[in-house]
This record gives sequence, structure tokens and C-alpha cells, in this order.
Amino acid sequence: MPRESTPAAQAAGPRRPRGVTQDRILDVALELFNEQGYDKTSLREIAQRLGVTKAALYYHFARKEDILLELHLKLHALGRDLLDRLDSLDEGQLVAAWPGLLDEFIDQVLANRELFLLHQRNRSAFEQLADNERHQAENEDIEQRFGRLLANSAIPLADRVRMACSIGAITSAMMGVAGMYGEVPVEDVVKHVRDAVHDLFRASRPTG
Amino acid sequence: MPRESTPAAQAAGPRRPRGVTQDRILDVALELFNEQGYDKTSLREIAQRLGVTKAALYYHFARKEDILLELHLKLHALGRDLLDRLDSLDEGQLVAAWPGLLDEFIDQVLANRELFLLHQRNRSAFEQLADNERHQAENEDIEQRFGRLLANSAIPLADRVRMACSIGAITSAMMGVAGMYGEVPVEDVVKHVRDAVHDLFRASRPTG
DNA sequence: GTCTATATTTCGATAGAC
DNA sequence: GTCTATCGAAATATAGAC
Repeated sequence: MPRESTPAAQAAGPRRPRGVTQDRILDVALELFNEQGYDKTSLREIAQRLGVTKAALYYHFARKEDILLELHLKLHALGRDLLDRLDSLDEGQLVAAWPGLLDEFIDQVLANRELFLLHQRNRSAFEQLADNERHQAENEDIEQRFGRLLANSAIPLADRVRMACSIGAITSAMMGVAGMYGEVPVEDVVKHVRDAVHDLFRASRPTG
Repeated sequence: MPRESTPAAQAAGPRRPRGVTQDRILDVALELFNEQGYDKTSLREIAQRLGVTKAALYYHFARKEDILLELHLKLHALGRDLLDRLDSLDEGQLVAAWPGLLDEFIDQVLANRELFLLHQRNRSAFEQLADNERHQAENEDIEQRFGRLLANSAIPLADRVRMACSIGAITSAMMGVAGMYGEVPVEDVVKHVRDAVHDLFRASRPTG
């Protein structure tokens, strides 16, 4: 039997799928990457689920890596305006503004759970993207900017640590919300997450 | 179907004790997996850095997956006694005991940074291990047990959410400690992390 | 326990027809 | 834009000598 190119698509549905757009590829890829991991997902599988052949994907994306890159850029776009707003603040106002930004971040995670999940579960794959030309050319990586924030000694260390804590707390507590806490409304979970991370910044504590 | 014939290794001879080579493989593998990611690291590279050939590795580990599995089991052993102690508590005492357990967890993360880093950056690879026979036979996965804890409706949701938050906060804030906050002593960072996660459980807040 | 050599598989990527 | 067909390059894994 032929090794690849199992069309099965023409015959499968009542009508042939419309043109394979980049967005459909990205949707299916995101789905599969989250199910199996980026590295364990082959282009053959993506194509199969889309009902096209592997070669068709190469019309839209020159390399497999470019698919992941495109998903990464979506994530990047989300974080960019938050970080831009941070950059416009001086260190004194930054800590005070942080809880508000966390609320926005929580909203973003909620609205883009799959994207954030992808990042959380395929970190090393994302880090490999750093070598990518387009990645370097078009964007400064979000985590580099966040890293500089954490390294900024003008901000008290206690606050920087709590900034890092809050991001980790949010992603960790909200990511697999589906059933993670049993049959509980998502809004309830979110409310408690907001409370928790706000507590990290309102306690009376020594700065240093 | 074990590999068979581990010749006279544990006979307390002056020769190489059993397991030394396995440990060296695991050390190098952990190193490379963290540098490049599990999937992007080939057995050829591991063998090369060890100064042996690829085939030699197969004497010690039947499959590449088994190397990752062994590292996973080390991680599992660390978390097991913490979870065992949790299981011996009833829900009422559990929340009160949590901050103390967090301190121990922080110590474990500190003493095994590379292992925790591996897990954080290769999550999807670890999840693939679930299919592994030995993994299923010998161990109940740590994250499954933690998952049941979070789903335990006998504990107030607010507390369960904060449990999840605290774990994420610790791993997120402490993992890349090397230079993450500039040239700051690790002990200082750890102190602030302890303060932060303790705050998550001492604030006066409504339970629900 | 380690080696050489090779089998086997699968994947990413390309060429060219339609 | 999608297909058929195939290439070339890895990688995992095995066989068997020493």
C-alpha cells in the first residue's frame, strides 16, 4: 500500500472541503499539538485531519516550524500591549498597576486557553523558534521583555518575585480548567484566582 | 522480557558497581534534554557526550522513552511522600498543613532544579509516558493524585484554587533562578517565594 | 559492556502535473 | 491550491562480534 497520500477526502464528505486556508491549518495544528505535542505531531496527521495531503500544507507554510511560529505570534500579539503599557510606566507606578494588568491577563488566558496551553506544554519547542529568522526579525520575544522586567533592580526584589509568582499562579490554576476542580463553574474558579493573585500584592509586607 | 544478563555487577567487587553507567547516562540525558528539549535530543548526541556509541545506550535502556521515564520516576519519588502525608490528613487539617508542605516542596525544587526544569519544559513528552507499560504498572502518576486533590469538593474551592496557584507560583518563580532576577542570591529569592505563597494561605478571606 | 554495521521507519521537504 | 510520487536525511532500534 502506498505510504502516504491517502486522500479519502473527496469521497469522505458530501462535498469536498473548501480551500484549505491558513487559519484552518492553524486551528487543526493547534488542536493536534495540544493532543500529542508539537514534536510528536506529523504534517501527515495535520493534513489527514484537514482532509488534504501533506504537500498541500507546504503551499501555505514552507516549514513545519512556521506553523508553530504563527501560533507563537498570536500569543505574542496578546502579550504585547500589556507589556507596552508596562514600559510606559516608571518603576514606582509599575507595582501599583500590576494587579490591574493581571486581571487583563486572566481575561486573555480565558479567551485563548488553547494557545496558552500549547505554550505551557511545548515550552522547549517554542524555545527552538528563537533561531527562526522571521521570529528574530519581526518580534522581540515576550519572555525576553518579561525577563528584563524581572531583572530590573530598580523594582524591589520582593515585588519582582511576586510578579513571577502571579503569572505562574494564573497559568497553573486556570489552564486545564475543564474539570480540573470537578464540576465547578469557570467563573467561580476565575474569581478565586483573581482574589489569590491580588492577595500577593496587597499584603502588608516588607519591601526589599 | 528484561534485557537479561547483568553480569556479576552487584557482587561487591572492586569493579564498577551496578548502576554507575545508568546514572551517568541519566545525568547526561537530563543535561541535554534541558538544553535542547527531549524530542530534539538524539541518542547519538547523548552517546557522543558520554564518549560511547549509540548502541551502548541500548544495553542500559531498551528505548529512548525509558530514559525519560527513569527521570520521571525520580521526580515521582520526590513528590510521593509529600502526597502520602497529604492523604493521611482529613480535609479539615489539610489546608492548615499546606503551607508547611509548600516549604518542603520548595526545598525539593531547590535541590532538584534540573529535574523540575525538565518537567516544566517537556510537559507533552512526559504526558506521552502515560502509555508506557512500566509507568502504568509501577506508579500512580503524581499529577493524577494532585488532580484528585483539586477535584475534592470537600475542600473549599477557594483553597483548592490557591493550592494550584501556589504550586505554579513556586515553579514559575524559582525555576530559572540562574540570573532570572539579575545577580541576586538564591536564598533571597527563595525567602520571597516562601513569603508570597504563605500569603496565599494566611489572608483573611471568605471560604467558598 | 561496548563496539561495528545495518535494518527499519518515519519524517520533513521538493518536483512537477493538473 | 491541491494532487501524486519520491527524495534524502535523520532517527530509533537490532544483530552479532569482541
